[in-house]
Formats: sequence, structure tokens, C-alpha cells
Amino acid sequence: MELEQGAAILRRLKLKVTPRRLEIICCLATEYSFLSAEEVWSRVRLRLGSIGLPTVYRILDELAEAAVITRIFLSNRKQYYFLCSNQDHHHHFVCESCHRVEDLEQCGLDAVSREIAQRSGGRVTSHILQINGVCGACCQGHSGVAA
Amino acid sequence: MELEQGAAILRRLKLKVTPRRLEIICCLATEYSFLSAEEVWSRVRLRLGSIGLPTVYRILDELAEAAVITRIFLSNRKQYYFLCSNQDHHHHFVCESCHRVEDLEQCGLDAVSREIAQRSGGRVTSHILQINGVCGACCQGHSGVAA
DNA sequence: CTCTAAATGAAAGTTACTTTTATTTATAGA
DNA sequence: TCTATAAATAAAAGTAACTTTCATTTAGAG
Repeated sequence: MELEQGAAILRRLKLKVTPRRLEIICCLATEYSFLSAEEVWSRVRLRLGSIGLPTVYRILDELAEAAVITRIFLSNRKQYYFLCSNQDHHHHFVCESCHRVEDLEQCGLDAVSREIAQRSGGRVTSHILQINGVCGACCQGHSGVAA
Repeated sequence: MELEQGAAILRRLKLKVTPRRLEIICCLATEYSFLSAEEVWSRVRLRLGSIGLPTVYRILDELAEAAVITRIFLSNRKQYYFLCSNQDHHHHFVCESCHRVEDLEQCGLDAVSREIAQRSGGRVTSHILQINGVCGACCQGHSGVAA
């Protein structure tokens, strides 16, 4: 992702365009795997020289709240993040071995939202759909990374 | 849920049938809301007299790993748990206001598993599908509980 | 250029679990 | 029923993933 694309995202969110935010967006955009906050921290420190871990947490949280990046749920209680260039609404297949993320076809949950609204008068605000497994490469014996 | 049903679940999992495990299963079975570990702890303490919090965590984790109970994901980083008497594979609509959980129709993700296997040779091990929103009662102005 | 609100760093704090170890208990087998 | 033993539990201490606070810096509007 070009810097200008990151800047455009930040302007759309009415966030100031700062070097830290740009680096974090670029860092995630060049990864095919989901990353923990600490992993993002160590990567962007290489390029920025110094950045505080609370800043990383704050920026990741902003981006996740704005749905620019996706939270990945693992059974440990760490949060992981992934930025997908595909901006249509869709979901992910997450490899538990190498942490690579693949796109899935668009989800069919609009019907579910309508069902809930009609059945009980409720309102859907968000949903989580994440498929976990082991990707093709890892199934064929490539070693993954530690969770 | 009767005690004997809880005992049957534990025997199926090859876990010893202990008063703590039975109380935790019964506690969750009589709730229409998802509960945190601390909430489970305070409820079962009323009936057991005393139980350690690590025991609660261990038992909840065992039951969640065995898919007897469902983990609920919120944006805070606490884990929540829900026991659904419906033992068919299905998913939940979670009210962010009152923490009540409603069943959804059976999910259509078998096709997704097949797609992944065919496309890349990967293997699906589990998935998370959770719909968040505000239930009918809460939309109509009933006050919920604090998250 | 200046001003102001937003962003950041550093340090300390919080909390949701987790580990460890000694003790107790469910239960399989005698 | 009794006993042995492996599993379960309690209590206390520990860990780690964030989070808060507050002083300083900086982006961006005017």
C-alpha cells in the first residue's frame, strides 16, 4: 500500500495523518499474516526508530473500531490484527499454523439480520465470522510459526 | 438442567463428576445470558459455600474446549460463556445491552469448508460465527446490564 | 506563523487470567 | 466395602496483555 492510500484512510476517519499511523497501516498492508500488537510494534520500530507500545495499541484499536483492520480471535487471549486490501464486506480463513489469512466469498448474513429484525424487533450491529484451520501449504508439511 | 444431565455430559467427556463441575453446568444452564468467569464464580459460591476462582476458570475452559459451552466475544478482552440446551450445531445472536443470547438457524458453512479444501488443500478445524446487536426488548427501552 | 486540539511517550497501574504446590476426593479395582 | 491412585481443588503468588495518566510534542486549521 502506498503512503497516500494510508493517508486517505486516515483523512476519511478524521484522524490526523501521522508517521506512526502511516507506518502501522503500511506494516499491516504488506503482511499476508495476522499480527499481534507486539509483532506490529517490533516491525514499525525498525523503520520509525522509536514508538511506544501504548501508541501501537491505540492506533490498532482505532483502526479496528473503524473496520479498516479486522480482529482475529485465537484461543489464547491475545488480540491479532489483519488488514485486507479487499474493501468489500467479506470474511477470512485463518491458518492456525502459519497465521496466513485468505479471503472468503462475501458472507450471506444479510438474511440473518432481517430474520432477527422481523422475529423479535432486534437490531444487528455487527458480526464475527472467522473460519479457522490449516492452510494448504501447512497441510503439505511446511512449518508454521508459533502461536 | 437436571444434575443427572450434567453428570452425563461429564462422563461423556471422561471428567470426574464433582460438585463444582455440576454446579457450574447447572448455573450456566439456568441462564439466558452469557456470563463472565467472575459472574459464574459469584453465582456458584452462593450454593457451594466456597470455590476457588482458578477452579472456575479451569472448568469453564474444559467445557468450552469440549464445545459443551460457547465462548462469546466482546470488544473488551474478557471471555464470556454460554450454555445452550440446543445441541445441534448452530450460532447465536448476542444482545450487547442485556447479554441475552438467542439461537440462530443452523449455519451454512459446510459449503465454505468444502470450498477451502478444494481451492487450496486446506482443512477447516473450527469457526466462529456470532451476531451482535440489541434485542427486541432492549430496543423497546428496557435497560440492560453493564458490559 | 500561531494556536489548539489531537497525538505521543514514559512510567506506573490494572486485571484477567495462570501457575505452582500441597491437599483432598472421585472412582476403578480388589 | 475398602484401598490405591490419578484427577481435582484451594490458596497464594505470578504473568502478561493491555490501559491509564499526565507531561510533552505535533498536525493542521486559520
